[in-house]
Amino acid sequence: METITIKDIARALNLSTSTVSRALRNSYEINAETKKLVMEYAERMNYRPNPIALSLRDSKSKSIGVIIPEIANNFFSQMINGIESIAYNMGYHVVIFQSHESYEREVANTNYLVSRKVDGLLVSLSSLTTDLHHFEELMDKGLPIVFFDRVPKEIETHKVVVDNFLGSYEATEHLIKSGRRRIAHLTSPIYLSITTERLAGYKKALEDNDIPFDDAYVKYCHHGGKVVSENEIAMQELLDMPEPPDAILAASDRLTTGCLAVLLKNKVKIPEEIAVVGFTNIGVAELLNPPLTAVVQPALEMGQQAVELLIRLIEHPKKTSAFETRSFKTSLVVRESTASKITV
Amino acid sequence: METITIKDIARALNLSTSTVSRALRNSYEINAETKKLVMEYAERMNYRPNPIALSLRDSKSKSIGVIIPEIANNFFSQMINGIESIAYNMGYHVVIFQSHESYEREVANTNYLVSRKVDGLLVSLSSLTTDLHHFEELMDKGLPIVFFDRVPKEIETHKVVVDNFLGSYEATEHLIKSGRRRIAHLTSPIYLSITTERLAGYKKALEDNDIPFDDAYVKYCHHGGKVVSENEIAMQELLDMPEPPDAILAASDRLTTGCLAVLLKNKVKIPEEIAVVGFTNIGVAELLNPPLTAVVQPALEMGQQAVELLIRLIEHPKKTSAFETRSFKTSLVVRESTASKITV
DNA sequence: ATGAAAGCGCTAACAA
DNA sequence: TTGTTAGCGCTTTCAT
Repeated sequence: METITIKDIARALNLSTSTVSRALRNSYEINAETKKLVMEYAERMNYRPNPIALSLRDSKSKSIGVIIPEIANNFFSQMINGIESIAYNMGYHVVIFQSHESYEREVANTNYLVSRKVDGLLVSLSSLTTDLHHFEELMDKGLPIVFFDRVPKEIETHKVVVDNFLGSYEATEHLIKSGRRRIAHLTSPIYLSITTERLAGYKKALEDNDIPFDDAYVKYCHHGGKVVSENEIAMQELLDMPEPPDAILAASDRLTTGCLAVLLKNKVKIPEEIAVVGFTNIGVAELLNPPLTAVVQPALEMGQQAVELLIRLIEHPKKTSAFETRSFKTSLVVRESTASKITV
Repeated sequence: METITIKDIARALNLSTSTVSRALRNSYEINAETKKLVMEYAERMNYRPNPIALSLRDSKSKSIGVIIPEIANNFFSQMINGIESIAYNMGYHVVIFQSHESYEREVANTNYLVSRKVDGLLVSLSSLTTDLHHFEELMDKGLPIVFFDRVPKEIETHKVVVDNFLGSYEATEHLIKSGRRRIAHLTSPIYLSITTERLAGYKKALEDNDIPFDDAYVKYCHHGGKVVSENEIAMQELLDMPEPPDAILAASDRLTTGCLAVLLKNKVKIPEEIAVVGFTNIGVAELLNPPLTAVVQPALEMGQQAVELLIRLIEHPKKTSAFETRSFKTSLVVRESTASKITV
């Protein structure tokens, strides 16, 4: 079963390649009989058009590039599943690249995907990305990009996010209601959209409940918790404070599990000594010790909507009347890790 | 910053495209001055060769396709990181596709990757794959494929696996030594290599310890635990037995967490009533309730070796003197979920 | 209704 | 040392 080309078909059927090409695309100008002949032969020989040749000609590829910080993260892998499910049905392939929270990798991946002629990009920024030139240039060239989760304020395009402010507000409020006052916030670098929004929600909740905001209780992890030591240092600083926190709001998957690990190692009792709530889509939250209170994001749906927006942008480049930002609500799933102090 | 081609450079410098092409590849037949001229101009204009054009010409792409059951699984995502780290350094790109444990998706992904001219394939079989034609055909055409983890006996090529027999044997033995006698085995479809090997290790350990093997204690999950109900049904059948097991050996990530979830729901005490050990690379094993005894696979290294073998195959197609199967040892990390009956 | 030829970007055999 | 040409697979304009 060698790969067969239009040329082969043309030769076999004593036709020109253009006729074969047209016949295969069911062109009106081709004789019905010829069409049938060609189609049947193509079918029989299991002809498949060469997508590389098509890409070279048309500068597009019916594929979508996805650039995310990392795959080994439930939030992102659920997103991917959402993306794939829709893309697949709309005839697009999905090519995934990890930035590993590195700006350089993000740029390199972006360039590669573009040179491979992806028709559009779905991006969640690395935690170390501050310069957005690489994306801006592409958008200027007309390449559609949709951002999700970690989105840049500075770029105007479709975005898919969650209401981080509210998610954070609710989580913090929940901690306060359960009797905590010294609430720490373990979070990502400040220049990520999700960081500022979550921080704002956290602050507002404190304020609304007359708890003074204390900078010392906020710890930023530059690598978003990817680097273990970062997590540990931040946590240790918190634990070593004269008045250590009695609760922690962790801003991501990594930060949450990292935080739990440090608490375990230090034999800190959860929730008695410190309550923990985290932004995480981890599947086993319920199986943890104790079961973890989590701010969950609708990752699958977010992925689906993000591709939908992207594909719309790809297929109707004109109608870019206005860009929209779709915002989803997080859901706070309360479990024992934040059990009320009073009941405990 | 428009995309610039060799043609543009040639025109600008009043040279032919072939001269430019050769200059850029630093060909010995080009005048040093011309070379310098071309290179500097290319550099200044930020010239990047079009990989699509190269692929079309050469039928290769400096990229490697990876087909795995799913990404949202620590074992596979760690593998991917191993693969990427090496591939990146050797100048290859990695394109990842999920089969979602579906034979059809596996075939579709394979075909797509091949049509996209990947230079080789790294594959871990879906749990529903019994027919291997799609891979055999490709290998006949000369496409290098390396299998890992879930490998086909029938195909001769490089493979990277773990010693599943031993891993399973040790885990089972550990359960026996901790005082268990009715050890159940929750596993994947029988036609997967990993299933038979793990089953064999389990049986041998029973045999060596004079515990009769009982079929009723072995449960196969056709979708490898991806379908939740499957897990639940299997577990429920075990729990409903007149003599329910006092230990469970789960054969994969999914099966392990699924098993734990069912036990939790049924308020079964671990390890008092039922001990649990699972093949899993889950990152939070230690944070579970109780901390989970795990058979861990060196996923990162396996990924690294798998690409190495593949790239060797790609770059030295001749020297395929003999195919090798690299086997790694699993490590049994003992935690409380299998604490000895006696001490408890 | 069909065919010839050009072009997408690049390289290599062949010429000069 | 440099240039010309053909070809990878496909589509499309322009003939016929």
